[in-house]
Amino acid sequence: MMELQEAKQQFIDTWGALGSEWGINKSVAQVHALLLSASNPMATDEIMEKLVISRGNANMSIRQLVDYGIVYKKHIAGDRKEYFVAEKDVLKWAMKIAVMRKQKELDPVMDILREISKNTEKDKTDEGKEFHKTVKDIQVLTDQLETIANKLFNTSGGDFLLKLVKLMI
Amino acid sequence: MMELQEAKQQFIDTWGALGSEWGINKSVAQVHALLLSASNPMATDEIMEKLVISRGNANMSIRQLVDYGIVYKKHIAGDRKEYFVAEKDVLKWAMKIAVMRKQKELDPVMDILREISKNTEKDKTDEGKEFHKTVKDIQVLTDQLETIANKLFNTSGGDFLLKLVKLMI
DNA sequence: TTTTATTTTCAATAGTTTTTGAAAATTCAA
DNA sequence: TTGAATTTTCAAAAACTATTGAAAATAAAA
Repeated sequence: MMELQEAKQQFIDTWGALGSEWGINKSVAQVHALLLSASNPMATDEIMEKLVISRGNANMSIRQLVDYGIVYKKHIAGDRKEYFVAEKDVLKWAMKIAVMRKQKELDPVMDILREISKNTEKDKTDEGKEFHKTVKDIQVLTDQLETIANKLFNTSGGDFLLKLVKLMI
Repeated sequence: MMELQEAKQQFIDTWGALGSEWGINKSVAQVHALLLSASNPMATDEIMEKLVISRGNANMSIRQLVDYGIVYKKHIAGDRKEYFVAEKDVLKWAMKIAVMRKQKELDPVMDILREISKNTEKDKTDEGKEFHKTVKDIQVLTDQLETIANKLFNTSGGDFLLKLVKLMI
């Protein structure tokens, strides 16, 4: 059996690397993994120490996770420090991250695609018609994918599995 | 009505920005967008000129897209240059990109999660059991999402819409 | 209030990724 | 073959992103 602390470290490293590849800051992903793998709330100092990162970095990373709504502040009586806990319900935080990234990065692009699609609709040249079709196709596919995502995600945890089963028929 | 060339430029810029946010090199995304919006095959020189990028960059970006299988080489009789065309079937290239990124970036992570999950299974401490559950939950959710993706993607274009409809019930 | 602990900010620094462009390699026609 | 056209490579430079750490701001206790 693997040493537990070793397994946790591997989880943190893997999570950090995955984040980097998908445009999520390595430290942010690592703090998230550290809190996910911790049994107790952690204060900034402990996070700095465990991940060997600066106070500034720790503070910024924690704040981002709290802003995302996937890490919560936890006050501990008789202690002046702020402590943090990760949302442990995987579906809950996966949804929050997905919704947040969609709103921030995908929605503006989809708006522009719709606009381009609309603005090239009347073009009667072959070149114009061809380009319009290309943009329209992308726009239609992303709309479809969005519909799937909404159907799957705008739902409580139990329904998720149910919809999944329906999907597999 | 928007000037066609202006619309194409906006498409290229938007696509480049979206790529950057999701870990796809800006130039690569822009070359893809340029070829998607072009009516004719393009040679490296024209791509360099239109996007104002260096020969090295153009060459690398094109090669990457060809490797992904979403841009094809096209030989033009009596011309020594290589020309390139983008796959215009949106579903086809969206699937190829998704499958490629999944294999390259998600699969190794899922393998490690499975390994960590297995290696912490026997841990009888509360801390160990809790961590095991966290990892296991992530692993189960990603497996479920993979199943959805396979069901939707390992299928021809017509079926995609059909499955989508089923999903919406 | 003053003191002390804690958090936040942000300019400077370090690190990473992308891009350039010229040289090397390759391809093909003469 | 030779030589011109074309593609590929890759070290160096530029651009971009992340991280540090000390100073400023804030919050709580004395």
